[in-house]
Amino acid sequence: MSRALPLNAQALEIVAHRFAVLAEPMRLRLIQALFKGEKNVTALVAATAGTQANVSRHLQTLIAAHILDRRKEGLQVYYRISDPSIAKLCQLVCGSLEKSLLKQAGSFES
Amino acid sequence: MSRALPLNAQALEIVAHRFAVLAEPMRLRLIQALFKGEKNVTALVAATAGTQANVSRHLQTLIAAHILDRRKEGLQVYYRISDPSIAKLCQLVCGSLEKSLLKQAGSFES
DNA sequence: AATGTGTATGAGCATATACGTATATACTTG
DNA sequence: CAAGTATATACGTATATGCTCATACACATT
Repeated sequence: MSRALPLNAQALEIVAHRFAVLAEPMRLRLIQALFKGEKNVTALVAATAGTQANVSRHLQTLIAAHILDRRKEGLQVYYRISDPSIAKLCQLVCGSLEKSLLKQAGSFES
Repeated sequence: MSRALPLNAQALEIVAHRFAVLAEPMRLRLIQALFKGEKNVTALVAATAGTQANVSRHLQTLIAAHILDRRKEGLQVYYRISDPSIAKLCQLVCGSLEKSLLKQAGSFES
């Protein structure tokens, strides 16, 4: 699984699209809020300080990308993270960025 | 390093931007071409079948994101991957996508 | 059935960004 | 210094996407 073979054009588009889904601060906020467990839309609106319409739209995007799952319970819809690789992905990026920023910070020293 | 603490708004923008840089098929093609070692612009233009102007632009984007490094040698400029986490990142995404596609494929069986 | 609450979606606007063409810059060689 | 080659950039255009407002839809309660 996931050997380092070159990917064809279509595969690259799919990978690029996945990155694009993660390239919005609002969607990252939603994902972050869901790391602690599933939440309904109202709770996510509160947690992210966004409008209901906008939160709902981004949730659809994340569902379409198979990053989240949803569960209806009466009037509410509960969302949760369905892709376990998401956490690792964010950790990797954060780690890399920290290193990069530390290196930059170092340029200002002595 | 990279504890799972909630990130503030500015940090999320930075993370989102990094994902955005990786959200272009052309840039992924360039990164993929560089996995095998450093190359100059002309070689990258050939490897990716893009125009020189477009390749150059995307290379600047990757440099600005600290994903690549460059080295001038006379008239040529050689680019190489400088961020070691990039390979892992792509592997993670590819692995996750494979699983997701296999699951979908499974829906068509028996 | 009517009304209320939670969630999703349509329309329109504003912004970002990828791409091609043309041109500029940097360096080398004659 | 002139001409050529490798790389970078400016500009215009097309397209995509995020956001807001308003409205639709789904379900519950009375």
